[in-house]
Amino acid sequence: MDDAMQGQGETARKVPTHELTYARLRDMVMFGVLAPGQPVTIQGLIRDLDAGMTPVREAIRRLTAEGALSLQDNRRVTVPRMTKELFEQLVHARLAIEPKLAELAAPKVTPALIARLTEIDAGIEPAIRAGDVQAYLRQNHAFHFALYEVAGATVLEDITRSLWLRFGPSLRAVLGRYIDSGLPDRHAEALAAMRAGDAAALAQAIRDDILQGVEQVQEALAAGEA
Amino acid sequence: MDDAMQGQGETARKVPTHELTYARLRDMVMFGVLAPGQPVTIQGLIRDLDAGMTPVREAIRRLTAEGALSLQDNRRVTVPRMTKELFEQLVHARLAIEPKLAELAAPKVTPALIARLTEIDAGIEPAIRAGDVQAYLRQNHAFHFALYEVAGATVLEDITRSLWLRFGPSLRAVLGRYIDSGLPDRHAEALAAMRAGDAAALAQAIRDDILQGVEQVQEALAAGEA
DNA sequence: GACGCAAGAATTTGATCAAATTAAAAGCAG
DNA sequence: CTGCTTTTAATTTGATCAAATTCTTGCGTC
Repeated sequence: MDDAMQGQGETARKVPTHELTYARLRDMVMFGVLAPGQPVTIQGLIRDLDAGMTPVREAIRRLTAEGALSLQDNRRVTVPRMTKELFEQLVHARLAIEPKLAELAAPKVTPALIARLTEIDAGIEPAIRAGDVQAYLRQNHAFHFALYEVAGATVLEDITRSLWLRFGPSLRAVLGRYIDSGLPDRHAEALAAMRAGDAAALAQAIRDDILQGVEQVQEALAAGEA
Repeated sequence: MDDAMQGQGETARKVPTHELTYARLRDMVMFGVLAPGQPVTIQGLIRDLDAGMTPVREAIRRLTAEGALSLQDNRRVTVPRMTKELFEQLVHARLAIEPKLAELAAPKVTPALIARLTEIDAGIEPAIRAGDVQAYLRQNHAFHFALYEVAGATVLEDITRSLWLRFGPSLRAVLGRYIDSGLPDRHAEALAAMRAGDAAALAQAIRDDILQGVEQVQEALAAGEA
């Protein structure tokens, strides 16, 4: 009874280092900290993440397996560059899977979940106004996956996670950019659909949200690079 | 001019050990060599695959990232057990993706590909008659992915690979079992659709092939375990 | 004499291994 | 059955080796 949360005393030796290292590197990719084409060196990560060689190595292997990083023929690792074809494939896959996840989640939505999602969504608008795109991306991510989680479809959820990961580097293009907050809030529509218990409407709201986000990224990419 | 293909002399140092190790371990999972629930120890693989610790470690991490292996809370690795829910999810995902891949591949099918697929398919029947289920599984895998490859949809292809991987351990149940060769050959139907250039028919053939395979696995599972 | 190219040295980075540390599991005594 | 000891395996670090890239130097040419 009293030993809950033990081991927190010193250095929090609960989760292994390689898990932590993976989580940190994953977030760097997911939220656009790393630029497309940027070389990712083992030695560099050892310094930056303050970890040993093995944990770093394993984190890189996991991320490459998920498509978040790519190995060049000369055994070096880089952040993958986004191509038009890849972008389309990723969007297509997201549109195929996420509305389905929302639909599966719909009947399992509880008032508690709605409350939590509302809370997350409430943090989004201020982040946009403050120009904190980093925070915006994180909140948006939290919103979507908190919903998908209750669908109980681990397979689709994992796939979706991988897709978001592969979008990450492109989000960097949005980072320094103005975000249009005048657009209709799809999260609000999603929440309304949840309160109404309307699965189809929820799926549609997610679809629209994806399309809206995609559009913003495309604009940013068009403005940023050739 | 003379140094092309160098380094092949001794031990063929072209592909790194961790790639080889990964490929071997992946195939063990993919083709049902490892049983569901079976513990996978690093030390064991070091012995069995005759590799160092680092390559083994990385292979395991990659496979876990792909869902082919799972980490328990007590930092041990096992082959995931198949549950009814997981099985349904995997089938659902395969049915959603693979016919689509076939459809995308259809317009890019060349006579050369048809010839190659025909050759692969020709090896299947003898394998079944000889009771070599291992060979059957490999040929079946080769057939599907040779087709999917030409679709040029890397994202969907990667996802499919992961799905097949997660089915692997269940295939073990089929390994010692009689395979009904009296069933209609869906590969033949697929080939016919390719020759006719009928994308819809090809997609349908793949769908049927999946369902047929699923049925065989389900029967084997029902017979084998509770 | 300046420029460009090429050969080779030095540095950076990745791959692999072996040893030490730490945590979990199994065996054993009470 | 509980608590302690032994043992096994995973984690992590550091060292060593190999490959690749970069930098430098020297030669030849214009």
